Amino acid sequence: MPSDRAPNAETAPDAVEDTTMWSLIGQAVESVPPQIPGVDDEAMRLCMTLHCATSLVFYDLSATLRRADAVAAPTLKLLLILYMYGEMESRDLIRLSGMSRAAASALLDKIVGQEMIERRLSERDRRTHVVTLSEKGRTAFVEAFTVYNARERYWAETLTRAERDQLIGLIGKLVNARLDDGNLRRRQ
Amino acid sequence: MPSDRAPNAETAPDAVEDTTMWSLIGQAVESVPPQIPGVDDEAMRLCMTLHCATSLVFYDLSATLRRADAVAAPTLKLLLILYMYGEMESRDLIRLSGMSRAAASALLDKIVGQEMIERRLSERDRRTHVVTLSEKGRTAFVEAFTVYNARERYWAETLTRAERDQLIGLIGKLVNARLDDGNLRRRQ
DNA sequence: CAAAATTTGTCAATAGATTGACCGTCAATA
DNA sequence: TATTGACGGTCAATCTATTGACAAATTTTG
Repeated sequence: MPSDRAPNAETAPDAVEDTTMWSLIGQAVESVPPQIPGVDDEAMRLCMTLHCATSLVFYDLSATLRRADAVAAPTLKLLLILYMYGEMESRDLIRLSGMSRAAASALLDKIVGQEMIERRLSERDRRTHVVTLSEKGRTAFVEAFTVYNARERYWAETLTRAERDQLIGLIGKLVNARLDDGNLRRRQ
Repeated sequence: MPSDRAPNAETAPDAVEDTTMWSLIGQAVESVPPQIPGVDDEAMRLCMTLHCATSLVFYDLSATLRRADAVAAPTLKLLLILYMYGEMESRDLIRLSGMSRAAASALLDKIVGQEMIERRLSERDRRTHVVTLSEKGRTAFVEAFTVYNARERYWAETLTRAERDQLIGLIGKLVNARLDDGNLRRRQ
């Protein structure tokens, strides 16, 4: 039914209006690597699939938190770590957060301002602080994580238990092979 | 060698200084779900693994582009789509980008300013534009994507071909089961 | 013990992305 | 045809995260 919108069949891999972010992967992998010498289509498919899927899943998880008026995902991660350890030095919290030092430090500041985390200078090392989860922070974490995990289940339950284990194992292999590689680029 | 830094064995799941972003997953999955009723540890492990791995991989890929003084990853994605289609309406480019309309529109503006994309009003629909990859844009794309894909291969080559296919299949199953779910939260 | 190197937190500058609102344009329908 | 609703792009406001540089504290090394 679209007349003058039909794409040029020579250049376009497929009708663009029927293409989605997800179906784009297959088309891109078929059409791009043959045109550029040395490009590996399998690696491209793997990374593009991973990126696209992650984008869908974690946007959805974040939106779920927002809709529930809960803390945002980066905050949830800091609270989770602190919930595990109870009390720790901010250097470790920042390191484990996966964010850059500057970003984690700024976020921590904000959460301290919201009185969900208490912070005092460390006596052992005057460069760092000791941080503790406040009662308010503990409550906010449990509330948010309950909502968050319910949605995690929504995603996970499309796979069987065996498939989940397989997926986790494969991702684990991918990461572990590179983790102690000095070549890996990491956040500052 | 750490003396007074030994964590409290009752609250801490493990010595915090030996913990990494990656090993944190196992500890978190073991220690948090038992404390919060209704929390599903398998779903948590799956999502946390996915998130952590993706964060490592795509930070590394972006840093690879930066180090090579190539275009950034979001720009690369727009150029990739345009490279596939040659010429298309910006509405489709924006939709396929996976970003919000506002973000994609602003980014497109910037790339047009850099003369890597040409944009003219569409005659068919005066709300949208027709965008084309310029010669400069094509060159920038091929250069950047060559660097990017070489690094994708670095990640992908830790898996056998069968494992890669399996991983792609599992992620595909995860996403496809939810894609046409009206319940899915999407960007505006 | 002194000097050099590293660690930790923070600042400034920047870049990028989000939501929600708005306006002009197009499509559906009454 | 006129009205209603949907769509496409952009604006403003906000928020988050990044790098690179710096200072203070600590650790390592000579």
